[in-house]
Amino acid sequence: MQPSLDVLSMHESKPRGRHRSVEAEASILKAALYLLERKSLRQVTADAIARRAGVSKTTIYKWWPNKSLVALDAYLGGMTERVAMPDTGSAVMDFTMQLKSVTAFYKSPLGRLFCQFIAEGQSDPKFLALFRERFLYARRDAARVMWRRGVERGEICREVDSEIVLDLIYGPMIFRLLAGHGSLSEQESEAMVEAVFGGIRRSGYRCLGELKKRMPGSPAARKISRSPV
Amino acid sequence: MQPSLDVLSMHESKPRGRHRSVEAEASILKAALYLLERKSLRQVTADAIARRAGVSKTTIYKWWPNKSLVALDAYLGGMTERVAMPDTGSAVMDFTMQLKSVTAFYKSPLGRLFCQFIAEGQSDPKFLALFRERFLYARRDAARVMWRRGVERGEICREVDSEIVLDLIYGPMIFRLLAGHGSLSEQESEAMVEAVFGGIRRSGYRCLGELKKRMPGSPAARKISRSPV
Amino acid sequence: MQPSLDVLSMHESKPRGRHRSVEAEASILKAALYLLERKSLRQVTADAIARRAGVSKTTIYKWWPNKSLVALDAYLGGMTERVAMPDTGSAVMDFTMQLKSVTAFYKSPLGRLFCQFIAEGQSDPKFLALFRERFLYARRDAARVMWRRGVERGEICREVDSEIVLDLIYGPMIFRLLAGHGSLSEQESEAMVEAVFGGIRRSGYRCLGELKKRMPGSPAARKISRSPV
Amino acid sequence: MQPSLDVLSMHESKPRGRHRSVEAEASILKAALYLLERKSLRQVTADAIARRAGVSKTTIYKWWPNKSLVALDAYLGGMTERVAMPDTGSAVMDFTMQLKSVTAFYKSPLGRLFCQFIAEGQSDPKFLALFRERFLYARRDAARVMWRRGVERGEICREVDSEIVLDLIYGPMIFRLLAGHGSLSEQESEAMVEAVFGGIRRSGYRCLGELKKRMPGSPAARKISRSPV
DNA sequence: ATTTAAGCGAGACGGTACGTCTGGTCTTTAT
DNA sequence: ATAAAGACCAGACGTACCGTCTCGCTTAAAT
Repeated sequence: MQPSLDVLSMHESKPRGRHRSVEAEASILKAALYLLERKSLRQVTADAIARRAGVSKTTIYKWWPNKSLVALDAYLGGMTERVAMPDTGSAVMDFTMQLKSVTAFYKSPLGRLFCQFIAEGQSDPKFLALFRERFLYARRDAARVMWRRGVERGEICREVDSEIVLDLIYGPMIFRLLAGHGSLSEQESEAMVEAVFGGIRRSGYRCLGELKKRMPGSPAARKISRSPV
Repeated sequence: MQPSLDVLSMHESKPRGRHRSVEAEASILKAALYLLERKSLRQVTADAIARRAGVSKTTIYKWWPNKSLVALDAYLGGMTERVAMPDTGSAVMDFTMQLKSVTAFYKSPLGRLFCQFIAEGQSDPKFLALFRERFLYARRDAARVMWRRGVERGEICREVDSEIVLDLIYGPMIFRLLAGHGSLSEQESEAMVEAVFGGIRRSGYRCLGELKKRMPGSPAARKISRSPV
Repeated sequence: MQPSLDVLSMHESKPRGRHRSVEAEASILKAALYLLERKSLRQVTADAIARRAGVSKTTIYKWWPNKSLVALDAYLGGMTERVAMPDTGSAVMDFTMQLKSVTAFYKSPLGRLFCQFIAEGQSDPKFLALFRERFLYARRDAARVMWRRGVERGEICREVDSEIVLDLIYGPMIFRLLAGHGSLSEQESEAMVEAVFGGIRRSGYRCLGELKKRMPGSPAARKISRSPV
Repeated sequence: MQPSLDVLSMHESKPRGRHRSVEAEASILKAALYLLERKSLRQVTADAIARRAGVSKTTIYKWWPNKSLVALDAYLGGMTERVAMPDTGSAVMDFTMQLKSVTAFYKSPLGRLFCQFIAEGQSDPKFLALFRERFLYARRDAARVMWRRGVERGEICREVDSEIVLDLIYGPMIFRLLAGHGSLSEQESEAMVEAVFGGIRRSGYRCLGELKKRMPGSPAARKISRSPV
């Protein structure tokens, strides 16, 4: 992707044989996308992708080790220009917009694939790792930029680890997405970001430090009940 | 479906034929648990459960509609007395202990099933719903008790919806659990709860309300960049 | 294999589970036969057999390790009452009739499978061995009876090994069948048997014994030409 | 392949592009031979030949329509000067030596290809025809020479068709080769030729002619039993 | 004591997808 | 023009697992 590439391509002779068919690849990814937007990853078969792509299964398996990775590539490729990375001048604003945008995306046919990948990853650690590297980390890096701006502007408390901030903001939404409890409306997104920024502690309440001293062996500690959970 | 059913149920006459084997059921659940603690739900086959349980597959499918629900029952049954529902007198304390405890559980062989169920639910909405009802809601109800105590004691801001509070506290951990990015140590749990309570906003920073007024059509709003995510 | 078997076989306790479906097996063999009478073994696929039999491929592979053995069973099963084992009182007659009958059979759709098996055996020695045991030897044993009768009646020279006799009679026909040179009419069958019985030596010609003495180092011996074969 | 080629090559400026590589062809045939002497035709893949020959698959398919014909050419080319066409002055002697020689060849790694071709031919009639023309007929023509000498010398009964004679001599051996029943030692070869020449009829036994008259509708004819073969 | 309605073990079955393999063709660049 | 490289298509292969079905045996309540 670099301009220095043309220097290389001067004597960078193309490989000898027939070239990997760009159309085939595009066709496969497109077909995969089409199917994956309608059915779950598990329900989409390699044969169906091949059939729809007008391509032989061999070609698919030549370039991807399995269905999941085709889906990942399709997802990654299909995702251009869809999620905003706002820079409004306000961290709360940024994260609110971002969360709304991301949530909307994850609720879309394409975005729902995110959950499919998480699901697939639960029985395929290697895939999960790849998913993190190829998607999640890129996303988080982008979001971390917003966080850094907030920190630098003095909006966000720098004591809190950025990883925690990110998970605090996106975790709840993703949890709802995956478990299906709780709504994912724009209001919820706003309320979540607001809560993350403002905290849930009632203002004026005494701090934890004092409480901690009272803890060990305190009567209260003994009142721990055991639930079936 | 007989009208005499109510009469029967009076003195609870036992059904006619051979009774459902209690040992079989226990054996199935035990076997399922054993296997599920070692392999993913997908990798554990119904045949393997039957074999290990010394039971026929028919018996399994007689009482459960599919493998996942066997696993769910095994999970639910295997989970007695494992997770604390503390009542220390401090909401932060309670939630911190709870989060640590829950995290430890979810990292355990049995607890890891939680992720398997979420995963399974992604291609089986009915199962997901059942999972929510039979596990998640119970859990959340219990946690909501802690929240209510905090609210009543004046520790937690009552303006924030309890659902959001719960997701704020558990969502990040569950996200890490599922995606495998980020650690799940006790320190992380503490820091997360602390961040949720305290918020991430730097104290003294001006509130969102003021900013909002400046937003619509503001120059900053136009600076939204689009990332590939 | 237990000595008590005869006792058991009295009331012959049936095996526990669902019984192997006789219809399925029959259906598979019938379908295989149908297809194999129309296409070569290689061209008949397991899927096609399954489809035509209205049976799942699994069921086929449950009972037969591969397509070839299904075909063999189909062949063996389809072959009842088709080939004569005559006993006319004359060995020449018997063998002539037999050869005609066998040839006719081998030229029939079903009989052509014989060649398919020989072919398959060339790249699968185990299959070839099985084919010999399950088909060829049975056939030869039957034919050997005819030979023995001929010997006992004084029609056939007992000095010649029965194996050679059988191969002399059937080998040429099978060779023609496989290689496709040479006709396989009834006249040919008659002529072959006649030649085998009568020999091809011109009556009155001096025997080999005398010639042998003249051989070593004889001028003739040096005239061996080398052909590309 | 013609001597007239040198005339052409005088002024006939060579064709425009890259010339057909003689080495490539030789290399392909050599590689094919190497592999075919070790595995069956079916097990030797076109890719393997190409790889071993250091040649592309295209080149193979450019010059040969399919794998089998490569094998046939490899076979034909690898077979120089291997099988004797003796002329000892005695037909029995000639055929005995020939049969021994041919049998030894067919048992050799190269010779075993013969069976492979016959096998291949069972599902590819065109190939079988080609095989007959390019190999079998040449062989038989050569053998027929021996037969003719025998006839002319008065050793072989001229009433018996030469085709039958040849099949009588070679058929049994080829049958044994293909089916794998029966040994192929030199003694067997001797015995077979001896039997073919001498016939298997016990000397002094009454001829078939008399019997034939007794046949039609005779009691014996009704004694034909039907065996499963 | 006999009937009868289940439960149960064994295991065959249909269905569906998997990922692999091979034969033979096609496309591109190099000679 | 021919070669080498190697991508491509078609379609069979044999395997795996799911959830269902069919038996025959066993158990226990009802008669």
